[in-house]
Amino acid sequence: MGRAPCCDKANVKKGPWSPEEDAALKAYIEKNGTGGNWIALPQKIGLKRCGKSCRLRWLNYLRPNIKHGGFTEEEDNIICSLYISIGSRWSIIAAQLPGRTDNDIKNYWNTRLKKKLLGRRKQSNFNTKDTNNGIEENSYSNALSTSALERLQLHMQLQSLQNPFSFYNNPALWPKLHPFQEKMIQTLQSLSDGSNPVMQNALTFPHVEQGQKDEFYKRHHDGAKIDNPQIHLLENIPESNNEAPFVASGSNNPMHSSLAPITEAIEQTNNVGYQQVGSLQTELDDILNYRTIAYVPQEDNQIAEFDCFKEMNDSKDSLIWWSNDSDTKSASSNSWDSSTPTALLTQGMFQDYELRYSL
DNA sequence: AAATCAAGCAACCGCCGTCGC
DNA sequence: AGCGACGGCGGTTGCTTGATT
Repeated sequence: MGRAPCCDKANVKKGPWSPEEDAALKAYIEKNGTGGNWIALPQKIGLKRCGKSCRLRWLNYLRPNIKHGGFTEEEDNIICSLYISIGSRWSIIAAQLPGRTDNDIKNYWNTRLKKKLLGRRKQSNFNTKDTNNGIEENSYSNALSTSALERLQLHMQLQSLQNPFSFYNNPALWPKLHPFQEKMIQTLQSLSDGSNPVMQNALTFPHVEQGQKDEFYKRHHDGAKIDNPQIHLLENIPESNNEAPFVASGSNNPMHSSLAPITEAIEQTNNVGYQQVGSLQTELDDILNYRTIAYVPQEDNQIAEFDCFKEMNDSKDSLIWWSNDSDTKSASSNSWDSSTPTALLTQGMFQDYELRYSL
């Protein structure tokens, strides 16, 4: 049983608004206000538009002090940071950026920022094989939509920014780590007894329905439930602080990018909030400036470093985060690459993400 | 010059929460 | 408490425009 439509669709105009319609709507609202009833508004004005459409037009384009385009670097940082913290809660993000609308920010994120953050990759190289361990992953790749993999990549990357090991609760799936990294992770695991808010944060999936979350934790944590502290984290940001509410934790140490969030987690388990977001801010600054360093396992088990984003400015788009496949043939494509991370493509992982994304 | 492709963006759709009756 | 109306929101669609072949 569906609900009644908000208006008579047959007698409602759709599509772009004409200047006359804009003028009529604007004039009426400026003179009379919305009257608290958007559904009745178009009738009063004499517009053949759905009330929701009027509301959207007013909120996104006609109301005063709306800004379009020309996002500043500071706005980029805020959007990215908040996206990592709370996900696609565009209205909340928009509330932090005066003059910006949720729709504008959403479009900006989807068309530009996301690519800036994660890089643009080829689309065609979808059915790659795992060249490291010989496991063929085609079946899994085929079973997933490109969109789902993009979201998977994005979420994994963002999760890794927030806490580099947050999305793999099974260390056996991880790529070989630098001994120091392994030691740090062991230390953190020992702290992860459910009382540590940082570790809770690391295991949080902000977009998942509670039922899915429960299922996930049932499988991985013996049913232990964890609230979503990321919301609390955001709430800890004082309203008066209109400047970036972050504490920078910059470092010239090449280990910084992958380990700073971990070390900070250890140091600041009793002070979650700014500092953790601050490390994110530093990561974002690096990424937005194409400086992020990452570590990948090599065949000789030595640690190699590469500059994830160094070629983005060349519009070569040859970013390769986690795949050893340096297929430069496709470097000029503007599409997202759906090739899968070597060490991460396991059935278990996709099962986990299937829970989250209704693949 | 025409066709094709990709990016950007405005607008729509449908779900969900809230509120009033 | 139940129901319907409405507003708000996020995801998605489809049109427009510019770039590339």
